[in-house]
Amino acid sequence: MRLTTKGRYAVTAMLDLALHSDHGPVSLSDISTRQEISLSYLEQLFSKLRKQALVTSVRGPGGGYRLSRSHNEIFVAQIVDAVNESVDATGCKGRSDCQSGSTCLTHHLWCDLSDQIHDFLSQISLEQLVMRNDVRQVAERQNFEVQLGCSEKDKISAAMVD
Amino acid sequence: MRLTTKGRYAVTAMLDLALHSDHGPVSLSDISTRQEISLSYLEQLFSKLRKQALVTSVRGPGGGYRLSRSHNEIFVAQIVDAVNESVDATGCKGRSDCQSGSTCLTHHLWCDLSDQIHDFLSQISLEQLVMRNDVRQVAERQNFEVQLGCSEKDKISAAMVD
DNA sequence: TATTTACCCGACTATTTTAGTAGGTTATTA
DNA sequence: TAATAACCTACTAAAATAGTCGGGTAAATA
Repeated sequence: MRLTTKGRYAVTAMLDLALHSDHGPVSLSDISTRQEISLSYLEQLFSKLRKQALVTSVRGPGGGYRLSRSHNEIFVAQIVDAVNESVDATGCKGRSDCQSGSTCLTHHLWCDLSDQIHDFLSQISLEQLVMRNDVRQVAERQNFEVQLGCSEKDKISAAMVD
Repeated sequence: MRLTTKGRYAVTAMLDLALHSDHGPVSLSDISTRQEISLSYLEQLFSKLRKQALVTSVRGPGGGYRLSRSHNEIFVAQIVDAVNESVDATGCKGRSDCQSGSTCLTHHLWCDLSDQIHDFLSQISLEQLVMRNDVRQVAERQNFEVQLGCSEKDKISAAMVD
């Protein structure tokens, strides 16, 4: 099972895209600023997301990325799958050759777990995430911080220490 | 989320312990042979399992490890927790400081997922695993292989290629 | 058409984690 | 006291993660 910042970043970035999709394509540098993810790293992730047809790109000034389909047709599992190879909990990628060619003692348990995780993440769409209160609150805070800019933000942080 | 061979090995070893618990303590070298896990690595894992009071040890000849309580009172989640720090899917270990001190956009989603996984693995006891058909079959094969010994096993493998 | 914006791509790198080694010490039993 | 097996510390190779860097290429605007 592999679920690290790579998968988390991808979902976060896609959710950012969904949240800001009403004014044309969203540039990676915008996402980078709002979500504090390195631009080059985002480029790598979006290359994979594009190949899996989860986003479409628009080049040139004013360009960026757009979700390739409706918010309720994109699920978290698809995003994680696109950047990680899989959300597989087995060590043998389901091939049952975990113990020198044969099945290991706990193979079926990890298969069950993989299914469980996959089912859970397959049921959560971007639409659902956008509607959540906790997501809306964080998004609002992020928009506010970006408006302030870094220097102003630092001043406030410094002021709050006093 | 961290579920790698470390956690898988630990559960496999504990299940092996449960399967062979009827003739006194089980030595790590036995587990090492049956499950093909390096002895030194097993020692590291059992050090943690012992500290979490999941097993008790018996030193000296004929010694080994015993499960510290009944098979239906030890759950997979406890084993994985003992060797990994946690089955946490968040990047901030639940502290909500994922985005430079504040909560990141997808924090709550990963909390939900962590709960989901933990609940699932908390419901599976060693007892249940021991009863499963797939587990019994693999265990039987392993006992047979150990009886043959390595050299005999290689001969059979070689014969099967012809 | 020049310039800017932003996607696109491959190679490289520091850090961390995993998985495993090596070499010893302590306790128990035969 | 010899053998066995737990116990402990430190080290290490390999892999994965989380980036960086340096160049492209395509499209829009001025």
